[in-house]
Amino acid sequence: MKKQASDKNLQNSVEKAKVISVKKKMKTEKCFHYLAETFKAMSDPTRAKIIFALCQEDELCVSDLSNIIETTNSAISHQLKTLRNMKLVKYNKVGKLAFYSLDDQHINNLFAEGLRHVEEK
Amino acid sequence: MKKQASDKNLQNSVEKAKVISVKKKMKTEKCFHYLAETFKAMSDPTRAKIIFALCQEDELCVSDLSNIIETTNSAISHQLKTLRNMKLVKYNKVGKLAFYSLDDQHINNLFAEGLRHVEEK
DNA sequence: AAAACGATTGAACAGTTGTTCATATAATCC
DNA sequence: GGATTATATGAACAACTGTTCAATCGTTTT
Repeated sequence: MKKQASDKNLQNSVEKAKVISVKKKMKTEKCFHYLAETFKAMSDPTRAKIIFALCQEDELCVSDLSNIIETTNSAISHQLKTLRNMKLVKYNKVGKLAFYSLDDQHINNLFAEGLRHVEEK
Repeated sequence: MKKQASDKNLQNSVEKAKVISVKKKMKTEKCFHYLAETFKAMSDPTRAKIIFALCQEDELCVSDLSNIIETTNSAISHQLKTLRNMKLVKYNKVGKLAFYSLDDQHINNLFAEGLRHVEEK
C-alpha cells in the first residue's frame, strides 16, 4: 500500500528536522487564506489610498474620497464595496450621502507598519 | 478658461476643510504604489506560507519548502521568483540546492502584525 | 412632479495572476 | 559519459482584477 504523500516526501527531506519542526508550527489552511485576504485588501493603490484617507479623517463621503484620490465616484464606490465585503470599512447613510469609516481597529496598526516599511526604504 | 479638475471638484466638496486637510497629507503616487506592492507580496496563500516558513527557519531549500507547504516544486519555485523580484527573499546556492531566506528585515514585523490581526479575530 | 444629485450597480474590457505541464539547466552520482 | 536529482522556466490555461461606461436607485430641491 502506498504511503501518504506527505509521509513519503518526509523521507526525501533535505533537512528532515527543520521540515518536521516547521510543519508542526504551520497554521491552518483557513488561517493562511484569511491572512492573504487581509493583505490583499491593501494590495491595490486605490484601496491603499482610501484606507490612508480614512486613517486621517474618521468619516468621509464617497464624493470627497474621489476628490481626494482623484478618480471617479464609480471606481471609488466599487472599491468601497470590496472593502465593505472584507469588513474593513463601514458606512453611515445621511440623506444622499454615505459616510465611510474604518471598521477594523487592527487595520490601522497593520497599515501604519506597512507605511513605515515603505518610508524607510 | 476651464479650471483644473482638482480645483473644480474642490468647490463641490461636501466637507471642504477635510478634503483640503487630507489632500495635504496624501503621499505620492509612487509611495502608494510601492505600499500596495508590499502588501501584494503577502496577498497569496502560497506566498504567505513561504514567508511564514522562512520566519521559523532562517534557510530552507525549495524541495523542503514544497514538502512543508504540500505543493509542487514548480509552484513554489515560481512564487519564490516573484518574492525574489520583490526583494523579499534571497537565495544561496549550494550544489544542486538553493537555500532561500528572508531578505527584508521589516517584513517580519509586518507579517507578524498581520498574523496577530488574523488570530485575534 | 420634474430635475438634480450622490451613490450604487452590472456588463464589458483589457490586463494580471497562479497553477500545471513539459522541458531545460546544472550539479552530482554511478 | 549517462542517469539522476534539484531547481528553474516558458507556454498555456482558467480565474480573477480594476476601471470605465451606462443605467439605476434614493433622496433632496425647486
